[in-house]
Amino acid sequence: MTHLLPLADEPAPERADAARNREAILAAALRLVRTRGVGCVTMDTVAAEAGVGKGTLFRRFESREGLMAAVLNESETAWQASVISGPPPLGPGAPPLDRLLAFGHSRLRANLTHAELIAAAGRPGARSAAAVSFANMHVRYLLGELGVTGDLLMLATALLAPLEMIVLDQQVNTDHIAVDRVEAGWDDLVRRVVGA
Amino acid sequence: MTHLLPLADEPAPERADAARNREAILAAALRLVRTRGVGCVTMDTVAAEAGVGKGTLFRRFESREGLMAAVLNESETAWQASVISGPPPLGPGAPPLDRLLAFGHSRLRANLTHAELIAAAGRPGARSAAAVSFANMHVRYLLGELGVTGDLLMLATALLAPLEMIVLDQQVNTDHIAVDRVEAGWDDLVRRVVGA
DNA sequence: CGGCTAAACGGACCGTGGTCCGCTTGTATT
DNA sequence: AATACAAGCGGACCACGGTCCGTTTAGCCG
Repeated sequence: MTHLLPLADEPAPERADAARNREAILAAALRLVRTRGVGCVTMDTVAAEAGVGKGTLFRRFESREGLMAAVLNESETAWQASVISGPPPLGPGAPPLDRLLAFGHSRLRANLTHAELIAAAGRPGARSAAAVSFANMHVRYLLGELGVTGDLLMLATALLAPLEMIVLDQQVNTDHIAVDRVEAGWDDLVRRVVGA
Repeated sequence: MTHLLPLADEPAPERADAARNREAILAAALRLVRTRGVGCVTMDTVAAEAGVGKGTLFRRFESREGLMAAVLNESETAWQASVISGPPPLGPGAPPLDRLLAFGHSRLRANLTHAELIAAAGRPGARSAAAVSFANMHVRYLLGELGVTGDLLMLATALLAPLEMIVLDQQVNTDHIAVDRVEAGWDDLVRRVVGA
């Protein structure tokens, strides 16, 4: 018997050295992204900086996108925490509409700030799955509090879509629309949707 | 004097052989995308199929994304034509709200159909600039016809955002939401925005 | 028609993401 | 402590996107 308490099917015990390497890689990646910018961070560089082989990087993080998603996750987690338990109006305590607007503004700025990293994290990652569903759930909750009726999942998606990096990037960097205007536009959208 | 009529600053006359090659490349790419799927089309393959050197591909189309954008543009143009001058309700002749709804449905299906190609065409391309601004302009026009007031540019963007491939892909392929439900959700959004 | 020049051509070359497999090392067992 | 073996490791290797530069050629002019 290998386990005294094989509660559920544990996904992977992860050996000690593996854990150490994972952390070293993440730390190295974080450091390099900060100092050189996302574009200049190659997998070979990260491997060298972390003092491991390239194969290890790919075993732990699947792909470059996966690694970038992990790096992005660092700040994403902090952001989620401030939504769940930070000070109002973003955190709990403020009226739902205020919270919703604050949520949008915060998300908008965050996406713009991490534009490069988000682009590098790309499609497939756990990023999308986790981040998107968290945001969607939160918006759905706030819409419920506001007494909005209908297909809340779809409505939440509709409110979040204009905050996607790809859309913001187009508006701000290609069409040169001021961030304040984008923000105001989103507020307007929210008010129309909740029927204020 | 090289030109008898140097009207405006002509961008580039483009030599005859260059034009021929451009066409050969595009045709080859189109053929390969159709037969093997986007993922299996490498630049070397296209070059070989078109009977030109790889350098030529990159001179004409800038990058793989550029080439894919050009391929995508083939169907995009036909779609734009049917919006501008096709039969109602997508084309002119139907009431604005019907046209707007038809527009959304059509765009939604089109984006889902060409998901792979759109992903391969990526960010930088002329695709984004052209396609996005055409769609935005059209929606803005319809919103105007409907008597909607406010920042129409922002509202149009808000309506188009949930139709972006990245959002649809998440909903349909990751969350397994039925296309009909997504469509219904969008209709609901439109009605809330126009204040029906 | 022959010569001239700018444009176009094409394939050798490079960097990077991603894979593979033989070697090393942690951990459990006795 | 010695043994056994799965898990982890790492760097050689490969494919593909993208660049560069010496060579070729279309279009024009005398």
